[in-house]
Amino acid sequence: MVRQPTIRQVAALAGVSPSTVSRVLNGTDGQHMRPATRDRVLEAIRKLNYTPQRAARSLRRQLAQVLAVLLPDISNPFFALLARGVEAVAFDAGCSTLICDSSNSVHKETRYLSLLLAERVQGVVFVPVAQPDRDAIDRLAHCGVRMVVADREVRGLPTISADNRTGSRMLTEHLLELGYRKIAYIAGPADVSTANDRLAGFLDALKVRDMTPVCVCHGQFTYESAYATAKAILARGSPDAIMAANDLMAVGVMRAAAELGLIVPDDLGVAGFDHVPWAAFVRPQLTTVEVPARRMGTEAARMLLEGTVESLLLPVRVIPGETCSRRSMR
Amino acid sequence: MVRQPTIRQVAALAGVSPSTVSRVLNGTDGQHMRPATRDRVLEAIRKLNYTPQRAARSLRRQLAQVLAVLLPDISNPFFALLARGVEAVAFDAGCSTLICDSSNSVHKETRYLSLLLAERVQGVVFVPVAQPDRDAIDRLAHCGVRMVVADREVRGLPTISADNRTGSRMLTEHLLELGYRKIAYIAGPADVSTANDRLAGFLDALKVRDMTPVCVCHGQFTYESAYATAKAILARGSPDAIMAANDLMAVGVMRAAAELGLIVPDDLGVAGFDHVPWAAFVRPQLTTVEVPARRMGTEAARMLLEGTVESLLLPVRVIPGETCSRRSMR
DNA sequence: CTGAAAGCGCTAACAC
DNA sequence: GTGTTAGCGCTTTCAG
Repeated sequence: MVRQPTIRQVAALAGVSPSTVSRVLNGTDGQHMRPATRDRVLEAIRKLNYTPQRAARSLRRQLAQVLAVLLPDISNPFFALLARGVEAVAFDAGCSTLICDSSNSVHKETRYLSLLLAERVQGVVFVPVAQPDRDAIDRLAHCGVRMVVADREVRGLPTISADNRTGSRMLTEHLLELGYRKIAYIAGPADVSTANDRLAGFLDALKVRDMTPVCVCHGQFTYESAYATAKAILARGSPDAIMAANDLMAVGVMRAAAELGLIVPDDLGVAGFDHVPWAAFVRPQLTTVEVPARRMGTEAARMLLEGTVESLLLPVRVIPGETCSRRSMR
Repeated sequence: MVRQPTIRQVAALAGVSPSTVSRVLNGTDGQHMRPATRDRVLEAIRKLNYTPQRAARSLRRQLAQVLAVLLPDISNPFFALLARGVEAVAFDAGCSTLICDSSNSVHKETRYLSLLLAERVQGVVFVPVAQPDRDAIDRLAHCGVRMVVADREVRGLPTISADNRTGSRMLTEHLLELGYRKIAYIAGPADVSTANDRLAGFLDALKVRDMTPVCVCHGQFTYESAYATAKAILARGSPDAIMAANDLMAVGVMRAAAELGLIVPDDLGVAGFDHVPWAAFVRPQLTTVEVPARRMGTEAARMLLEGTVESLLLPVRVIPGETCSRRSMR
């Protein structure tokens, strides 16, 4: 591996000391540096095509110019958008972005938490698989590694998430306004706060009107899970609408409905949650709630870099299926 | 930031020298180490909960335990799957994964290439936006940073990609077998090798039978682009099928067809390419070609880690729309 | 305003 | 078999 120029070589070429070069690099000249000196340094940097080696800087500072995003599955478009938000802010701040895909495994997640300590990252945007390993979290915190949980809640950690409860309530009100009365709900896993918040919002809206759900089932956040659950629900009774805990599940519901010969939205209203990009291509068009995935990432990253980590609830909005064509609501 | 234990403290606790600890850590004892010594070291490591600091190791070795994946858009599920493949292999090898999202900007891509040099990464899986900056590439190569291009071709660099040409030919033959004869083709950008290979495969299949395409249009790899192009094609003539350069575009074609009152697959056959996960949810189900995105990532990462980088063409297979329900082909 | 020097934590010759 | 030692390239006191 051919050696790149070092700060000493830049210094030598510019006829200054390494410290001076370092000061130019970091803009840390308390007293103003003589412009001529700075120019000579910049010129030398340019000539040698010099870039400071990150490892040396990290070692010296005991902190890497790195942000990490630890999440259950990067191939989930929702998380990918979030990661993209983190990356954009990190890049602008001169930081690299580590992607840590826990593959929905708490064990792998824990191993990644240790790795992130060894990497001395500036901060971690963390979407846990389930309740994460306390020890690993505590060690990170103890060592001063900043962390913010995104999209779900973890006891004792600042969280940046969408206002799922309000969003779900608004969505339910939307269905009620459209005349749906016998609404079934397919929730996500009971140990994920996001799932519970969405369910709670649904129940909130009904309670205000002294209504009760036709049924509430818990499933996974998957297409298959919702498909099977919807089939079961539709076999047993006849709701006039089914709300699913996310878009993927809603599409599963639509398929179940189609296979049972039900016309959406005439025979059955279907609603999702998330407003994932590909949902725009599903016909009939899904009524859903937009969750600002990317913005979660940018806000989280910004906080980590600024050192102003605190919980934050981002607003969401209901996205009705487009009215000029077939949609999933009447 | 509270200090973590260092290799010296481990050595002190175990009553050995730092080098011995290092040898245990790296498994580099040419002569066998006395088991008792190794055990004392392991015990000390466990007691102190010691993890080697990556920056120090990277500085000393002049090489980070890091793999990078540089791609145009991580929120594109295809690239996300690829990234996931890279991450899985990297993780198993004890490496971290840097995610570099060039956001479809050659400029940002170039900046990332410089950054990766400064990071002294072990290797780069590179999906270029377009023809990438030569200087940046050359500098990386000159410094011995391993690189493999994925999914598209760059002159002079080893590429791991799917056999798009053969896949497209097989897909075309599939349409021909189904009886489609007046096939229009909506290609991707003319400066992307993947797009050209798919177009070439299409033309190959026709040529064998002395057929000519109804029309060939170039568009972007986007839904909107294909939607608009399909509208134009269908307004001008009446192909019995439209092949699109990828699934996203195929869905755009389907929408255009639907809005013109055409029934897929009876009035118009539609075919895509990629077999992206969400395509399974589109109705009628898309006929497409499966491209092994994840495997591209794993193979690329494996090569980079092993130092056996060479071009590789992965096989693909035609995925007919499911036959038991509505599909995009007769 | 700039330079000298120490040291971040780890590894790899080279000793013994 | 294991220890000693000299840095990797950078930042940051402290001098002047």
